[in-house]
Amino acid sequence: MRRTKEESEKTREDLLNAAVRIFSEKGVARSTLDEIAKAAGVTRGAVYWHFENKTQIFEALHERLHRPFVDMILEDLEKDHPEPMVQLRDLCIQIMLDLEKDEQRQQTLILFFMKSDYSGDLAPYKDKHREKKAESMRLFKRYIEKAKKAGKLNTQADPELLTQCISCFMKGILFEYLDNPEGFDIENKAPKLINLFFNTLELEKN
Amino acid sequence: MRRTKEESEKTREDLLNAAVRIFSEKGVARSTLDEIAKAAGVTRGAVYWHFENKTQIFEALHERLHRPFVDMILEDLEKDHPEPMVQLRDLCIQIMLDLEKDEQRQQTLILFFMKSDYSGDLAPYKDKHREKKAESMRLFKRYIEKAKKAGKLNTQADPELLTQCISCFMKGILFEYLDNPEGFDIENKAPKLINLFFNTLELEKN
DNA sequence: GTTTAACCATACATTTATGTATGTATGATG
DNA sequence: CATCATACATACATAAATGTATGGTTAAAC
Repeated sequence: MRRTKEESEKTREDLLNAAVRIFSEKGVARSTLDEIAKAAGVTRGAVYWHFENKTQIFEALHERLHRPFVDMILEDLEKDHPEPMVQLRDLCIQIMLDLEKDEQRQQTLILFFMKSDYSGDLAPYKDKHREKKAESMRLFKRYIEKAKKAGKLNTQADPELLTQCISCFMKGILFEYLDNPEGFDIENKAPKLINLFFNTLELEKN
Repeated sequence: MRRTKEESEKTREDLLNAAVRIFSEKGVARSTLDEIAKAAGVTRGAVYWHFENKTQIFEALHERLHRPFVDMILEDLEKDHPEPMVQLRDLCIQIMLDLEKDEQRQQTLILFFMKSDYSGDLAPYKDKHREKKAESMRLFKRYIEKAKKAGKLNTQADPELLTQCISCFMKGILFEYLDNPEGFDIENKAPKLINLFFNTLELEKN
């Protein structure tokens, strides 16, 4: 039954949404194209029409995760905040709070952090995804460099180390949350944890 | 070819060692019992003799990871250190430095953190492993409670929150390191990062 | 020194997912 | 309105992994 272009595009979206859910639940390897298709209300025929194979679905999902994240930070960096470190802190808190409401994003993060073996057909994407991550790390670093230029940080402070420090901490919170979303009250704890953490960096001023 | 008991036990160990390597490289789902067997220099017959199936190998590996870790902390907690927070900090640093030399442990951590989908046959172990993790979290908490009792921490400091904070940070470092062991100079960075982090908690004294 | 059973290899049956080939109905296009 | 390509569904062929059954050799027990 030939569909209209809008319907076709919807099928594609349905497939991607279904894939996120299935992948994040069972991992990429254990997920079947058949159950993804069924979860989207179609058959494997539709899958092979829209995508080459499972790997291509995987890659399409990563784009859908990373692009908006980078755009959000880039937009935030445009603003001329007087206290870059406070701006960064608030951004970190906001990222966590936003995450709670966006179940799609949660599942996609679970998928790429914890359910991707990056072996076999997926192996080539390991480096590619790592490079994308490095890109967002550089964006974080720009906050710290701005702060240092504005004299808001100790002159001895190492932007590279601070960036890594923040990245580690954020990733840790992410993992603890994603590992058990119901047991981790992120709305309450994330601000507390992040505020507590950023107090360290305030020390660097002196 | 009937082997002696010692030889039999060695094949079992060989199989577990091979499984760590294969699992951590390809993920549990994509790993074949046949390649594990071949990597251990035997056939699938040996695998099915020593283990029920792939799941049982998986579980055996978790025991081998968790037990020594808990024992190490328990032993450390016995010592009567005058500054529990310093003791905890040094423990954290030591954990990271030890990890660099122990490739088996690295691979096992990669396996359980990043390559375990916990679906299908592995699903029942998700809660079990989470409980084991909660156990080690409680051990970390005991350092902080000791510090608070000794008046080394602010009376308002929340041990639960501090424990979570440290756990998040440590996990973050672990992930960043395991994600790219060659690119992350842990011997150099881990002490710096952890020292920087624990300065926050020192603030809690005031 | 037999006998037994542990330890493993080999062979086979079954299952399950993938890829592809083909069928088919319909929206789009002239 | 004829036809053509799109958007799928269906069917099949292939491959790969699992579980099991069976066979063989030799430590170990008596």
